[in-house]
Amino acid sequence: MTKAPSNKESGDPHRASSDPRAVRSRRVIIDAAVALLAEHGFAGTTVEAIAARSGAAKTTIYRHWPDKRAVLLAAIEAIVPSATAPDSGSLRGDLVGFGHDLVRIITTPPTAALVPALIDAAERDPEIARLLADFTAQRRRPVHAAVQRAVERGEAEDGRDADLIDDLLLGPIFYRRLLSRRPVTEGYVESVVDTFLRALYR
Amino acid sequence: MTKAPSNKESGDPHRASSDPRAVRSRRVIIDAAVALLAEHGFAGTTVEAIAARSGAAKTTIYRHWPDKRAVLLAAIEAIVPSATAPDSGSLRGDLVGFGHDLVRIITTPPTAALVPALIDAAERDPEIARLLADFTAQRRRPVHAAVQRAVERGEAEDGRDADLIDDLLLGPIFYRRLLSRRPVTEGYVESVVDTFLRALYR
DNA sequence: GAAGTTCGCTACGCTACCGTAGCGTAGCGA
DNA sequence: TCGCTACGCTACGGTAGCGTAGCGAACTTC
Repeated sequence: MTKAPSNKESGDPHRASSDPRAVRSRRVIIDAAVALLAEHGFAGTTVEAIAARSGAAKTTIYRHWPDKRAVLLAAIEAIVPSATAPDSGSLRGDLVGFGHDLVRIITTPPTAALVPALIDAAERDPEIARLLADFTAQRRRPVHAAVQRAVERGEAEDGRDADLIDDLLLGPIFYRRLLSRRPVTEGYVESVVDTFLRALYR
Repeated sequence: MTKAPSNKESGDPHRASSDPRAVRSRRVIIDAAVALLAEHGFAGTTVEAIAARSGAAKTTIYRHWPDKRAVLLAAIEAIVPSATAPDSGSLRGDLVGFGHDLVRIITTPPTAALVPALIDAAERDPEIARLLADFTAQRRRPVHAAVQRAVERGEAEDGRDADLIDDLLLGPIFYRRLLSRRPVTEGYVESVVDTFLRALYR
């Protein structure tokens, strides 16, 4: 027994502290982890690199998280971008706005390179798979909401392949970014949206 | 100089030999590398594991390839599945057949888990990015061919968003498999194809 | 059958990385 | 001011993995 914790809260590690130093440490560590995750992927990110980039000592990292995987999971959770839900008044406007938002996320750092890293990691880590599914589910919600508003305005019919809607809209954008690896422009998004509308709501 | 190559061909390593022993070694090594790539991803695959699974000695691996990356690149090149080009007589039949083929590839081992690994690796290795783009380009060709045949039969109009066609068809399938991570059924493929046809060729 | 080639095996040297221990210091809160 | 807490630093043990060296044995080819 080298230490005798006398305080009620922080005797044991891995317990969130509100000490401004601890808050700052956690922030810079997570920021660095996110950047490195994007650069080197899940397996390629090391605790030592996180320490070097964040300026925090490696020991400090282990004071806040039990192991490397926990740090990376925290980094992933921290970065999930909140899906915006534009309400432009028209279905097309909503969907285009939404598509542009998505394009921005998957083409600008750090989230850009993080998506491939997540997809790969999800294949081998159930907890990451869950995070990714949550992230995706969260992103499809505003699409449904936009369609729902359109139905209420009498702009679209109801009940049409609700489950298909997001896939048809988001799929091509991701496909172009990740698989065929060609540029994803704003005009491209509008083409997809227009095709989408032509197929489902005419 | 510890060795004095006297033969004209095989004095230096990394030179393809047609000795049946060498041929067999290369085959079992690549097979093992493919399996491990699918299981553990690019960064998680080790030369030692390849040796263990293939039954070949680690030294043998280094006799055929200069380093680990070269082995993995060879494994990737070896696995690119040839895209089938069904010709069923109708555009819908072709596209559905094609979609089912794709679904089979991305849901059955070893290619299933290889796609995510490739997507991630492509993000950080230009040569892998090139292989992936080639792979994708190869897969879009039969789709174009099917559409072209439909045009010649008078079944469809020409010149409609040729660049968009593959994205709209393949995107949702990949999206569902990789991002939203829900089951990709044959019925799903048919829904996508029908929507696709409704949007573009009606 | 002889020469040449490839193989498996064991044993390395080296580096990178994980996670921990112990120390002294500096910032925080009462 | 004073105790507590979190910090950075250095050092370390242990492991995993890359790539190489040298050997004798087995196979291929001519």
